[in-house]
Amino acid sequence: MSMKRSSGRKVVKVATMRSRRLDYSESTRSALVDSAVELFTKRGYAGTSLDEIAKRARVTKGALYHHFSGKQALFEAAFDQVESLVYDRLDKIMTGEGSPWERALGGLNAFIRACLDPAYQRIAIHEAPVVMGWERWREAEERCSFGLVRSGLQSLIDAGEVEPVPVEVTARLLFGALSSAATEIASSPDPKKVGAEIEDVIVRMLVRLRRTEPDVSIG
Amino acid sequence: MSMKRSSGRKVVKVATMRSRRLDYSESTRSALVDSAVELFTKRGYAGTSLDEIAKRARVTKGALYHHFSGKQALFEAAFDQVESLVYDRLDKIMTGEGSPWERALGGLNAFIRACLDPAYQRIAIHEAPVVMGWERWREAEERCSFGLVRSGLQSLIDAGEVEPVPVEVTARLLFGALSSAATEIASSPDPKKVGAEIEDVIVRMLVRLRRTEPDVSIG
DNA sequence: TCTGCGGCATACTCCCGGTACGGACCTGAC
DNA sequence: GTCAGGTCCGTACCGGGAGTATGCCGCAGA
Repeated sequence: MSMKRSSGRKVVKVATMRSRRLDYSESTRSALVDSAVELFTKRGYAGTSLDEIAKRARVTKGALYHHFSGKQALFEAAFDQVESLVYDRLDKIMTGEGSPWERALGGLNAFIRACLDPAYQRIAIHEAPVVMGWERWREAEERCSFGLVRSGLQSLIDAGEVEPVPVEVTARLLFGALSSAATEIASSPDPKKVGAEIEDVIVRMLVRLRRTEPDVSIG
Repeated sequence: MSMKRSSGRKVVKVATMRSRRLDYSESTRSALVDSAVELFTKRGYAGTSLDEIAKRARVTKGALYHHFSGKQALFEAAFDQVESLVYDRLDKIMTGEGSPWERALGGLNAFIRACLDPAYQRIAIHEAPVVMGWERWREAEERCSFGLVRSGLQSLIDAGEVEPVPVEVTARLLFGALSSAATEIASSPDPKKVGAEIEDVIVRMLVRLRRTEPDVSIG
């Protein structure tokens, strides 16, 4: 932690003072990431040059290469950015209050809405597997959104809410279906309607997997 | 149509004879497409240079640009190639003999196996939406594999086999789930096992959607 | 105040997609 | 047969963009 007072007051140093330089550095770094997220979302990975990204962050390629080892590394930083935003929202719901069933439905709804974000859709869903390679993408997703889908399904099974299906493949099917459908939603002329339709179909699927009495609350 | 007999026989010319030059031209064109399919599958779109593709087809970039307007056009030709192979196989099954239910199950199985082909997986499923743009990819898929999934589902509903779910979105969900899962299968240490698991889960899902008595015959 | 180094800019190199152009060869007309 | 025109393809070049080399500038620690 750092402290500093202006106008004649003495500069107070507490423990190891956080340098001003470090603030600047982090600021430019995050500016680069923000710029990357925006441009990658708009024009895609291949359609975006590093000069553009740097220019938008009001620095040069030199700065960029100081913070990131290359274009891929910058993309992964952008990926982490959009992914963590979605993760935080989902995690709050999935580990929050309510029955496993309610939390699952809430998470489902939140995930579909997350997929409507152009940045998440293009960067995390569409381009990441191609740019980062599928293996690496899968690893990352395992710790993020896909991990939540999977653990959500698992806890539904553990709670005896749904039949004991093979978790790994079913979660993969669900995740694939959702992220694919999300694109459908986003590029539809009436996203709200299509989104509701999709959520409805998924929920009905889940209900059919239920063991206990249906206590469905959609939306 | 052209005819030609060897060993002393007279050369017979029927209507407008197909020129030898045209054969050569088509041959180099298809050689370029084959080369593209192979290299795009191995190293991806971005990782493959036109010089490599041309070299592998034993021509130069000049020839390549004579047949295709650019890298994207060549990719789309490669896409059509792998897509049509899968389409033919699926179409034969989906419009063949048997009940709608049997044909659907057969098509499902065939599609999963098609997704195991590295070329189809990487070119048609993963890279095409990124390279061609999602809109264009969707258009193409509409006329190909996705179209079959969709019409298969439709005929199941028409035949009263499954509940009248919203066809468009359900087909999209199914297609997304399958193509996503296919990658899981292919990169699994035991593809056969995971493939069977996935098919099992999907079939069970379909069975739950059934109205009539279950007469299930899996794979 | 001086030195060191982190943070960044500048100026290049190289690779690759795309273009311009020329040449070889076939084809049809006369 | 020969000449014009067109198809098919090779060669040489251009421009843009990723990545590199290098040096400066100012803050930090002594």
